[in-house]
Amino acid sequence: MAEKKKMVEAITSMEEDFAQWYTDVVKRAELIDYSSVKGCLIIKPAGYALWENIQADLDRRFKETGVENVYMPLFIPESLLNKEKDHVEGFAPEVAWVTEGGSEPLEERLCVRPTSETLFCDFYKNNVHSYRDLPKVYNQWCSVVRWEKTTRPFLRSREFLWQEGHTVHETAEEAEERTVRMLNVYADLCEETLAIPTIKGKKTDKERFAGAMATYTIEAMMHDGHALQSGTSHNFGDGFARAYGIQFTGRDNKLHTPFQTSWGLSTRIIGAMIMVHGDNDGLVLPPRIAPTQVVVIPIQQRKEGVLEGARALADSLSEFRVKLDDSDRSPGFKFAEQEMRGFPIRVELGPKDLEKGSCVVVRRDTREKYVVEISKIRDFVAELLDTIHTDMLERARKHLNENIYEATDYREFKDIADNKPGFIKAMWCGDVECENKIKEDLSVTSRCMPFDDQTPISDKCVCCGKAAKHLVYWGKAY
RNA sequence: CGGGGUGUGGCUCAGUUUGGCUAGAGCGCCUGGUUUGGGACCAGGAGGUCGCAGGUUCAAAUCCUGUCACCCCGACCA
Repeated sequence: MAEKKKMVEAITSMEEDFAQWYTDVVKRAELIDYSSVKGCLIIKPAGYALWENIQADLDRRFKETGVENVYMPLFIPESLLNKEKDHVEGFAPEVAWVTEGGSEPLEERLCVRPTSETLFCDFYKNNVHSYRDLPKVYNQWCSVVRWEKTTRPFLRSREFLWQEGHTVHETAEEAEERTVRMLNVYADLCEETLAIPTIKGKKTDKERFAGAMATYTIEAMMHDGHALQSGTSHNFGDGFARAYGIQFTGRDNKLHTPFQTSWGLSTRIIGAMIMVHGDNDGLVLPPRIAPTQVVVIPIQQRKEGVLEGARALADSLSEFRVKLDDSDRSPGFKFAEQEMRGFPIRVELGPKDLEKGSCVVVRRDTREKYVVEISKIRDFVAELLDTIHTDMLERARKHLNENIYEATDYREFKDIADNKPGFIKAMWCGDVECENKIKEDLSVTSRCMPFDDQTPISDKCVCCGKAAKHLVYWGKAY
């Protein structure tokens, strides 16, 4: 028990200080290091492997919907950035500028891309002439820079990795369809691969992307009840196309302006994974994304046959991402290590097991132990990985559902906001004044107007009492 | 950008109030040996211009001035 205590001390418990717990986990699991530039992180192998797996999964999903990958430049000339008014105003406060090349001042300063709408628009202007050129469904994997004042590993850094998709379509309907489709791709990734349930919905005008006509979002709930916007998809209508002069000749032989979308998901999702699934012993990785799914730990590995047995066991699991820990550490150390790093399954094999022809399997999420015949280990692990995924998703969904509260008047709303972590379901009149008041009073923001659930719970705005227009999920956000 | 905090071997920190001898501890690391079913043990060893720049002093991790960085909490954002 003394050892257990020591382990727990290494990571601040989430009940004590959730923010510190998060930082401890990120550091102890060796996902990142801080660098010499504030808000710019060194993503270490354990962290980058997570991103690579997310990337591979999402890229496959993209390509199934006809997405093609491209790469745009890092720099945006100021004049180009300035063409869409709302967009510039939205991003200007957090843009980093390059003003010199070598020792010469630049004729026009260059912005380090905070997002690439402007570059894609400029490109499309020159490459879209006919309805036959449409649609264009492009995506790029890159990093972007936003000069944030407050930074946190994965959740908010000044440079972060993401993908940004940018499409152009002949009709508004097609653009809308694409916007919704990509939001669904994100939601599917979250559920099927990351075991994170989300709420899909539309952002209010206040929370909408700068320059967009409509912004759709998936909102996830962290363990502390805070919301994390985990992916967004925007319908631009023809706003950007008009601002950037993109036109094409249509089937009717007349000039038309096309319709556009953009959608993005970033390394922030790694933060979501940590805060949804993690516990006081460290990471708990969803099996489908875990860089190592199974760790085989030999016990008394110097005893005859143990190491060989462990090696054979690992080999029989080679269709999974399996690792044999034959380092010269004590078993206890290896157990703690596996738990901190969140590997879903560990398999222990010692002399006693060898005698019986079995091994001990322990799952990370629940710590349940199973004694399994060595000959049946492959099927057992395959099934257990699926079970762990399903259970993790269900636990997260239960947490989400149990922390959504309804409020029909302001007193009730305030009481929940002050005392209960989670989302608040309440009616809203559609006026930004009410959003502002709620934010100022209670530091709660509108997360989204959910697609799946617009059944009114009252006919009055929870804030001003006027006629309600939308059902909104509110919450404290990261 | 406001409020708070911290900078001393890889990590966590002591030492700073009241300047003083060769700057310490635990963990980690390296070597050798013994160990191994929940963070093993013994012996030996390496590693620090005390964030940086000035200043005061016979003497600075310690006092003064400036500066930089990071962390936490807010306002702003994926």
